[in-house]
Amino acid sequence: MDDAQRFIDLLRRRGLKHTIQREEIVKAFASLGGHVSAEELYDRLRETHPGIGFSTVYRTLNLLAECGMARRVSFGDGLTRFDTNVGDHHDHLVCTSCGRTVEFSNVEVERIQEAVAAEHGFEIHHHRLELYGLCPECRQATRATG
Amino acid sequence: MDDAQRFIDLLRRRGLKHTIQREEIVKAFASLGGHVSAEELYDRLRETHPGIGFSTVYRTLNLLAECGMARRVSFGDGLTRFDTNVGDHHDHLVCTSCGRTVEFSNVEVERIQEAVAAEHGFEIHHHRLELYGLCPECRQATRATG
DNA sequence: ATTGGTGCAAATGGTTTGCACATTA
DNA sequence: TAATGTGCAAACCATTTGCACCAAT
Repeated sequence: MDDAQRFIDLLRRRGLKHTIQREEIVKAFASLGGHVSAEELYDRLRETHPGIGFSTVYRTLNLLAECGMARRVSFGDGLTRFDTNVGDHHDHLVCTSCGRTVEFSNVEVERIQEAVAAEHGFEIHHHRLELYGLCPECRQATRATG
Repeated sequence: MDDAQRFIDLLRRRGLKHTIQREEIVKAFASLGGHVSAEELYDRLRETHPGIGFSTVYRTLNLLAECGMARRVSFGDGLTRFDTNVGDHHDHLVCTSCGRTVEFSNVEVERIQEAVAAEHGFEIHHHRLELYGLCPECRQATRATG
């Protein structure tokens, strides 16, 4: 079952209506992949579905996040990004020089999570791990110039 | 050497001026501890130094972050918070129900960091790990009502 | 027919900036 | 005195919301 279908089912279960806009937004969102900001998604949609408004994009993105089909992430620029990839959880490497982000996953994080949870009596549902530094290219550039 | 003194030195090294406002802001920031938003800091300062403007608070906070004396953090509410504690690095447990945050540190994170860095050719400077879930109190409340 | 969704434009709210005045070096 | 910082108000910009109209159940 693809994302669009999964979304339609989800709407039905929640008693929400299935609309063309919602479907197109979800399709575009899935097709973009990675960490999508509302504006990026809106721009993409404008090419093929110029009628769809900014607010609907925002509303649908928030809906997706609420339903667990998208994850809010923020990398310190003042933008909220939405991460397509929910099922297969991953974390991020962020280059502080060029802004590039790379996904990775590491099972050890889950172990830490459990240990810390036990220690503090929390019940953990998800986590966010971001590693900040220089990507290979920017390391090289730094070495060359300075 | 305390934070205020460290800050004064830092200003001098950068060729920036030492002002009463900057000093008071840094002192208040250090005394508040934890994860301080610009507004919280401004409110605190208003009690003792009503003349200091909001923009100066923001500018000083940004300055601190640039200099590495504070760390920007964001927990998903639309607020930028600044973390006093830079030297002794710690991560956060965030309760998704009541919003409470608890600090913790776990040395294993550094290990993961190194492993991932090596794998992707990155040079990591810092990280951010947030674990989201329910704090002990909210777990109990959830168990009781539903 | 009723309920809920959409698009637009206006509102919001956190953060930044322009500018005249005040302060530091 | 030259250079920089401050406070205020206005600007910004991402995001949300009110409302009249439209579409799905």
